[in-house]
Amino acid sequence: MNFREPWPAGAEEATALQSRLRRSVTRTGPAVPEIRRLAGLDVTYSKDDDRLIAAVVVLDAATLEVQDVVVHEAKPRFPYLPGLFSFRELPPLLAALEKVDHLPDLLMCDGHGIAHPRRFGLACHLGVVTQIPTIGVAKQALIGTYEEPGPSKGDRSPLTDQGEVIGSVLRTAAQVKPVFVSIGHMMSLEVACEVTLNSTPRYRIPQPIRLADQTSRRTLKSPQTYLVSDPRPPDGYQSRPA
DNA sequence: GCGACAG
DNA sequence: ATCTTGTCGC
Repeated sequence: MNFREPWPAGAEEATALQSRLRRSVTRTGPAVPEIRRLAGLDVTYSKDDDRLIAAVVVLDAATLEVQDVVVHEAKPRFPYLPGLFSFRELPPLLAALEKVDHLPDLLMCDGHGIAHPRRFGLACHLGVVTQIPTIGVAKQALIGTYEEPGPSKGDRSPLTDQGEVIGSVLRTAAQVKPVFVSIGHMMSLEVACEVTLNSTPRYRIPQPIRLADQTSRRTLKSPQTYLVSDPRPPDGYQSRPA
């Protein structure tokens, strides 16, 4: 899944592309026991320059044992605009995914899935492009209305927009603010919530995303940790001779 | 027009 | 998102 494809030049093109791609999103997928490998994805940005680091952490869905960690450094190809988030983070995340040895059965994204104005957030885009089931877990709502969920871990309330349930406001731990779970592609909301809870043993943020966040952040500060292992073509090498 | 607005 | 240590409280 290379991504040197044409990329939308602005908001107009990007919005049009979302409206077209949204039609291929499906809302049913694997059951919890069938999800063996779970990946968390995140991107960290530098304040000094225009570098960004994408990280993918693959873990055993049952034990949460880390199986693989990959990072990728790149430059932004699109600005951050609410509702067009995927055009900023998709390219680096796909590049990082290409470095993973064994592809996971589920991708957990730091952002929304269908809980989006056009029902096509980052998790949907990533799922449609990779054809891997995806779910979105966001710390803040983008759209929708909801009631405060109960105080215990597992308590949830529907996130609604235009009379449609677009996600769940889920309490992942007691005494913490809830997170916003929505399906990306090839996934049901019920399974999405269960997997999220199963992968959140202690803190507010699910372990896969939390580890991806830490990995990308630490790599930006100390590149040698993971970036040294990045395969790099020799100087002057032309991967695709002109 | 005003406020809101994933990361 | 990014700038940032310790500290207060469950």
